[in-house]
Amino acid sequence: MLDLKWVRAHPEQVREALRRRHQDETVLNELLAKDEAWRADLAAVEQLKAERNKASEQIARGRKQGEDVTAQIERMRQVSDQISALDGKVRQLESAVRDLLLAIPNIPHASVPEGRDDRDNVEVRRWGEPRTFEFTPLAHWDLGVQLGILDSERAAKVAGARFTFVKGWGARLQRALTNFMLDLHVKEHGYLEVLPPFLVNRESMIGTGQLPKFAEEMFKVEKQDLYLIPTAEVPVTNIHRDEILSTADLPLYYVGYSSCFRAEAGAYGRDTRGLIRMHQFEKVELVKFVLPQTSYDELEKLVNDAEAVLQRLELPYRVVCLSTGDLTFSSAKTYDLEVWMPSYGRYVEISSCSNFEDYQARRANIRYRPEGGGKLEFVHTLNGSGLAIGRTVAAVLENYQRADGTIQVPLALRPYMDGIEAFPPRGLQG
RNA sequence: GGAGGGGUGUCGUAACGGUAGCGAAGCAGUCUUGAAAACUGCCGGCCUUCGGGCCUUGCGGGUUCGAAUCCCGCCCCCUCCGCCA
Repeated sequence: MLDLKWVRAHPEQVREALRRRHQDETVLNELLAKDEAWRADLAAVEQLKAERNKASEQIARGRKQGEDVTAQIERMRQVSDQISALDGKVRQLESAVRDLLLAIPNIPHASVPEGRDDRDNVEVRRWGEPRTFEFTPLAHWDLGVQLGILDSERAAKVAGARFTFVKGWGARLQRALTNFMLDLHVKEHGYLEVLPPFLVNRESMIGTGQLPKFAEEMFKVEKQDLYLIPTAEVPVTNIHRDEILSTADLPLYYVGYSSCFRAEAGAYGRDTRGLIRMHQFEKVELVKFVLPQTSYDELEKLVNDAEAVLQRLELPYRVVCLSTGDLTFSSAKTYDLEVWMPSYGRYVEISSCSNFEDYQARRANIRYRPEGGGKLEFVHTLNGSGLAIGRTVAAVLENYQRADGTIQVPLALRPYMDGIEAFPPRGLQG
């Protein structure tokens, strides 16, 4: 969330940010009105409390000296009643202010291009050349059935639509990709590997910004009041919730592997086939906690770390800077990595790398003491997919398919697949 | 799930129901050739008309003029028992 004091002092900048995001300004107007009412009542109730504190002291002192204090106690009883009445109102206003503040998205960074939606995103660079096929390439869902490695029909029976079984060489490929990505980030990019909880509480969801605004997109376990994580970003960023980090520890780099669960309300009818849009998918997520003055350099490095995965796999991709209209709620600036997908005939999102500045840190209360002492300050948090594994499986299948229906194994993955050059290998069964 | 113990500021520890004390680390200032020591302040949050005021003892209620303290509910951690991959 934004700093309430800052919002109060710069309402026009917030209004401008909402305009750039093409979002309704009424939240802000409501916030400013409620905030003013809250502060007025707060001043009144605090005055009464000051009176009560003074009187209590007098009562204690008077009683010690054997004076009759019953009249004072009687008067204070009335003041106390006034306090509890007004206090209730103050608390109500305070939580209304907080709810409204939680509903205001982050301020886009000055370098974020203006735009209404994804059509206005700006391509930053391209890497690799989309392959030209000497035969008609198949979509990964068709390859999956042909090779017997994807089974969405039985998954529909067992779980429902938008789930799949990955089997045999497909499962093997996915496991290889997972290990390859984790090894790359741990051994070469300096991230600490974490296997996080896949269920988190409400506070964690608020901390990273999924709640309260996006409850419909989440799976919830009603009985225990827990949520299935939509990304490892949630548990991993919340590792340091309500903590004070020391400057010497920063920056902190984590890489978390998890399954991700998304209800995706409103997405029905889009990407219904294949591995692109699922209720459950696996992802390797990069999360950083950094000093504020370094966060934009760290964002560039984060994007490079995610790009390295695609480069090693020799998959053509492009980097896109999201426009103000396409930026996610908590993000100040986001780069998407889009991989070439022959079945779509275009680039498809496979990673999203964002700088949240102090927006999540303020919500999750993650602070540090600046070098040389002084006030505690909020860290900056960043995260990015490194990468979405299901979509990477799809990209490998489609980009590495051969005329005979087999899939060539990318060089970088061979150490993870017993050195085989393609699957299914000759004379071997999956 | 059951029994017992615990949760206090950056950390560690106190406080017969009378309004949160002491110690340590860090930072700034004074002193010093410099450093250490010593002293003072800061080192949680909010409001403010900048005088100050309010809040903060895991969370939420209750009793009371007044709650870290007493009562009720919940959460988390530790120990033991039970169950379990």
